[in-house]
Amino acid sequence: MVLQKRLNYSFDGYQVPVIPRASRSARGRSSIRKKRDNSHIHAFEILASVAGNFLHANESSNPENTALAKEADLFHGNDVKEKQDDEAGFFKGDLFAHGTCSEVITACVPGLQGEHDNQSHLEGQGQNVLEKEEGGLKRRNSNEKIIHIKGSSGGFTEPGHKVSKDCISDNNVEKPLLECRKHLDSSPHGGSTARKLVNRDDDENFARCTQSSLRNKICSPPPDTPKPKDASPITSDENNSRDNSELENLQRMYPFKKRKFFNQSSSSTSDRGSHCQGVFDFSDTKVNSTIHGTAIEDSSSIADQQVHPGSKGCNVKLSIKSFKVPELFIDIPETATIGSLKRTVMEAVTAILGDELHVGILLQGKKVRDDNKTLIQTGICQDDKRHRLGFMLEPRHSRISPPSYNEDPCYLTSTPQQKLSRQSTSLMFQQGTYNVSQERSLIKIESCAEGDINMVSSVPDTSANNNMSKCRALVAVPAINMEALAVVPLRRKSGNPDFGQRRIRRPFSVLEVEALVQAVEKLGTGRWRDVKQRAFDHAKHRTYVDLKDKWKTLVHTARISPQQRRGEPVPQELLDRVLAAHAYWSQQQCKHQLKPL
DNA sequence: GTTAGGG
DNA sequence: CCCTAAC
Repeated sequence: MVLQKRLNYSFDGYQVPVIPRASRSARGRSSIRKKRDNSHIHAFEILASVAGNFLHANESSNPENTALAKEADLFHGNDVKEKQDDEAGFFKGDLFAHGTCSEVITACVPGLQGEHDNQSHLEGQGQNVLEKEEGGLKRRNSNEKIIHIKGSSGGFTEPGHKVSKDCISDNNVEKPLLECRKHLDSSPHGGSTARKLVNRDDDENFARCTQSSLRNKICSPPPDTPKPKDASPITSDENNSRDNSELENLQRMYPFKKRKFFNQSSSSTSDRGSHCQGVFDFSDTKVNSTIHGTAIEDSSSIADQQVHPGSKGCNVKLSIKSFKVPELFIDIPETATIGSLKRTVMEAVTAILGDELHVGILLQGKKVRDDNKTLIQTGICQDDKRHRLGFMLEPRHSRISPPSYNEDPCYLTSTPQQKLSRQSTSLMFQQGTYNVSQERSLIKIESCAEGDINMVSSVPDTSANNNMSKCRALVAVPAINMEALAVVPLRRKSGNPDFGQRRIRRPFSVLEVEALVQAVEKLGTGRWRDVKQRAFDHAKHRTYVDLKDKWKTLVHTARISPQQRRGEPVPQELLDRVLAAHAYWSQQQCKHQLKPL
């Protein structure tokens, strides 16, 4: 097939991770603090990073989750086939085989808002691929109210909930919090409706990574590797310094994303760009049972709300775990690398976000436009309302109509729904009202479109196991959408050389190596076309040039010390044969060259 | 179209 | 894996 097959990734939502300040496992993270406003908001921390999260697993980590359990079983059953036959799946699921993938569980559970209670929240297992963070609330005042806002999903701590307080102890902010959430947050059905991202496999029926395998890999529990650093208590100062260092780490880790993001969000976004977690302290906010009784029926009446006279200086703490970006459609050649996919998604996101961002507040689905209203006035402090509280990240300039997506094939396709989203703007996540379950998807790759393996699990984090780190996960929600592809074929901008250009990297499996060695032993070096025909005739993705190159690397590998070797280990026995064959045929070649003389 | 070798 | 000179 001459034309490149393209993969359509539909991102129903893009979870922009919010990195809690208290989080310690973060590998990279920046923190921006803007506090002491002396107004309603006394403290606002933005600690999250937009650092990409491209995989989304929306299963609950709850082992009791039936669906998940099944998946796990399937996974362990090894549904990744590897045939000795040239074509059979050589793909071994490497793409997701890296440890960190197992962490890729979103912290957001579909429509859990207010439904939490005794259900275990997948958040406990959630983890961003790139970041090891868990939602963490930073403790401020003992009387603070804590509202946990997780992008589009539930899991938020009820204000005043005793667990919340417990969780926010000084020295152990994260873990306790996590544990608390496990009880408070819920949503067993989080991932049941996951969609799949499928890569059409036409010609090569080559590598295959079933959904279940992926999912299971994604969901497999991370190794238990304690992270020393996380064990220490965190003091305020510590956090500060840590934030700084983490910021650096973050920048190092996600240079591209960060750069990209910030470039497009000027001025004040320098910091906030990818940081979305906010902890709001509303010292002026009065919340008490009385106020709660004063239900605000309609957001339109919010403006009329008055601060309850009897209220005391309670603070409302909001922890925004993530923001959701409207559905995105990505069209990408299946041969594109993972890195390309990342960049594409990033571009899509940044394209939507446009330039500067500002935060929009939604209450019960309606935008709260009056910035002068107090929380108490808007009813945000009320439990019932809080469940309806949502945040949006939107372009500063109301609607910079994005380049016509239809006209710009390099971009994203948009569905009517998406167009609406864009109009209302970009990142948005609504607490409680948003049902993530339907948005979550898993990636399914029928035919391997694998590329840069490292990317997926890019940051093997030792903290992965940290309980805290499990607290948060962010994830993009890829869902394939072939229709979109058909309707609006997207093409990569010429500027990106990756697209449709370089073939995906497909490491040779041991079996392939063995086949190659055997063929070369018999045919010798220099007859790559024959080798190809003999041992890889059906492996269309292996050209004789590939075989020649592989042989070259094999010889090199065989000559270096085992410690220097990378990738899937090749049995020494095979390497020995490589050297032997190489020596033999080199000698033969010399003889042939000498004979004429 | 293959081979060989550098990138 | 890519690129390309050389055959």
